[in-house]
Amino acid sequence: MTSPATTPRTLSTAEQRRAELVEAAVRVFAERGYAAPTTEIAKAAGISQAYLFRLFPTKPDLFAAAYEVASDRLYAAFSEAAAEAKASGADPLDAMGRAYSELIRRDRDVLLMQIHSYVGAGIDEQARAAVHRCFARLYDLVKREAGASEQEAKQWFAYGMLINVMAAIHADEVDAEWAQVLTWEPEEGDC
Amino acid sequence: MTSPATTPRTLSTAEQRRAELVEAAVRVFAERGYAAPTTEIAKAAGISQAYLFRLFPTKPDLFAAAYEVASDRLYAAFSEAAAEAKASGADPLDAMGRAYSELIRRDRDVLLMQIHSYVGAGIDEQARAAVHRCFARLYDLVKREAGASEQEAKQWFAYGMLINVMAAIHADEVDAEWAQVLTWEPEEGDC
DNA sequence: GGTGTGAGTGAGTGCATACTCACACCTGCA
DNA sequence: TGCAGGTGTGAGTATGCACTCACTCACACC
Repeated sequence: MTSPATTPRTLSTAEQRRAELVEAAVRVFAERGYAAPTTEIAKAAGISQAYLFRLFPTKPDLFAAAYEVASDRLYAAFSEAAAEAKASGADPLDAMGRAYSELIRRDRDVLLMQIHSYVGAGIDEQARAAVHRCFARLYDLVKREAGASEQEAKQWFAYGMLINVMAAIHADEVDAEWAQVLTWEPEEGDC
Repeated sequence: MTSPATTPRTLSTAEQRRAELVEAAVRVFAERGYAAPTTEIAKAAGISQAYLFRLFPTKPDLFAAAYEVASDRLYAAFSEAAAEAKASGADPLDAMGRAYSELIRRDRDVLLMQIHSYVGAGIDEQARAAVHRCFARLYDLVKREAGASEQEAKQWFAYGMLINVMAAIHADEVDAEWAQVLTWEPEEGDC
């Protein structure tokens, strides 16, 4: 039931397809975790499973690539927030905190990839290294760019982890005091 | 190669075996996540895989039971800490914070089960409900028993999530500033 | 229009693993 | 002593999924 005359396939470059595939992988992994089958990821990317394995020889390779782009997006969001705050004379740490809350709306997948990678980090050596690199980079940003003290940095990460977890467990859909309090974002200048 | 004369099997009650099995399941799930095969859990419990499935008809059932006892242990630890603090006139919230840090040493599995359940909660309806119940109960404890304000409760959970995550990614084994700062526990009366 | 190269796939294979079934053995009780 | 009922298992089955292979098709260049 294929109609080759009406839908002549147009080829992409492997690089472009690879990028699309990783983008799809971020979405699917974010939603279903590492357990997401490669068939589903391939479908989401609009390619065959066979070609998925041509582009990434193993599933861990694909997951690593997905985590890398998710981490980059995370870093970029905080980096931009800090830069803008500095330019406008605002507090960079505050801005980065607000960027965190905003991510949950704009790019939830990026946060979910974090949580899923944390469990991967407990099991797989390479995943652990990747997660550690991500933390190292963010910590550096928080201290150097935002000029946070150690205590401030720790608190920033703590609230960040809370946001990650609340996103993962869909706390926003729960109508209860705990869910409201733990997902609440402070108006201005917290702590 | 069995020696039935020297090792006559002694039967347990199903209830007792069930409890041992769940205990083993907590250990194995904590270490390897939901992906841990049932064969391995059965081996850890010293029973056959077939009997595992007699005691818990499906793997999700077993995981749910494991999460339930882990949650109970978690709750008990905080509850005791609060009670002791109140008895000795100390600050209950402080005591519960210290109990959190102590769990990472004494009963790490209980924290790891939490993280693994968070990803399960994103995928499975029943796991989500169980996690929500756990949060609700703890939140209640923090507010009512420790008398925390909403802001204090939020901060308590935030630092708790940080501890969970740092435990999951083995941050304690990393020799770097970020790891040291984010796993550091304050001496007395923080924030 | 022929040909070389890279994009892309249908149809598998093999293995891990959740779950089953027929059966063995122990123990209390009549 | 026999038997009923509960504990426990060896040896499967079935399914899902990571990964492979032989192959087709599009396009660029001559």
